[in-house]
Amino acid sequence: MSCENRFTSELHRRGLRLTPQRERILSVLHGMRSPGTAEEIHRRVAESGPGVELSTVYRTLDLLQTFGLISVIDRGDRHYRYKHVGTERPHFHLACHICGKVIGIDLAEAADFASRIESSKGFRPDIAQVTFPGTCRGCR
Amino acid sequence: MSCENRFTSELHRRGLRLTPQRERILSVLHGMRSPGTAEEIHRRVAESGPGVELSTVYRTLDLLQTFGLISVIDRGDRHYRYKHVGTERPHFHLACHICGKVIGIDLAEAADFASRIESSKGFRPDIAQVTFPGTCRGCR
DNA sequence: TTCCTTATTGCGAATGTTCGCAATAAGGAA
DNA sequence: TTCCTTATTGCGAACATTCGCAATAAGGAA
Repeated sequence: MSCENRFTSELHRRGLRLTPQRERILSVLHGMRSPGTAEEIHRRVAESGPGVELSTVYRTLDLLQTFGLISVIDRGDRHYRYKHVGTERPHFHLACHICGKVIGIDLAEAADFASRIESSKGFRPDIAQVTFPGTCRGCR
Repeated sequence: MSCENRFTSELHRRGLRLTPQRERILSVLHGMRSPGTAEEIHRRVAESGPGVELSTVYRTLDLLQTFGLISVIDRGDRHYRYKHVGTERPHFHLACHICGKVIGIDLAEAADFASRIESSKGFRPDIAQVTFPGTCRGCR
């Protein structure tokens, strides 16, 4: 199912509505090659017609994250970046606190860890939402 | 070595200075039973004498985190909590996104995971700085 | 199609946190 | 002890993000 259809059906399932603003924000996300900040998304939405409020951008991003359609990257520089997930396999991120480089890692790499935590503590971690801070090879 | 001495020597090692403000903030952290927000720490510092600026509290917390003397918990509610580490074993946190409960987990539980990432990607994650979002037993 | 309920938007204000800068003070050197 | 360098503070302003609320509009029902 296409991303737009998934969005529509998720909205529908919860009694929420499809608005032009939401469609345009999703379409901008679609067209971005690399993860962008809310500000960047806001600017690109404005390029394609009358502006959409920045707070609406944030609200929509929040929604898309809840639906699992985008992932959020925290490079530790006080600017979250948002990335369309699309057909990619689920993954989490590593972000170097020195050079800022971000690496995506397949969620399967954390499966053992997650199930260990779940069986010993009864807590189910959502690893796909985590950006791990650390140091990359080049910066050591 | 006591926490204060470690603080002093870490400062000294980097050419930084011990100030009354820093001493008082660390001592408040010492006296807190549970992790507190910057605002709470700020308030408690003010109770013991003339106030210290909130921005100074933030700067000192940042320093203490760099030195590994406190850990930062992100419950996802836009209020970081700061906790004195002291003699505890190094650990990371799990935070339930529903009830907000926080669980500390010994860093050893993540050792396999961390070394796997390091050997396959050359990236050394700093797990002790991570608060994993997820769902606790009671909330499922 | 028209109407009605209520989710959503724009907007302005508030949130927690960080920043820039001039004034102050820590602490090493003499 | 006094002096000097420069790290630190207080302060106010900026930052990204969230919130409250009245006006608008999506979309189901009739």
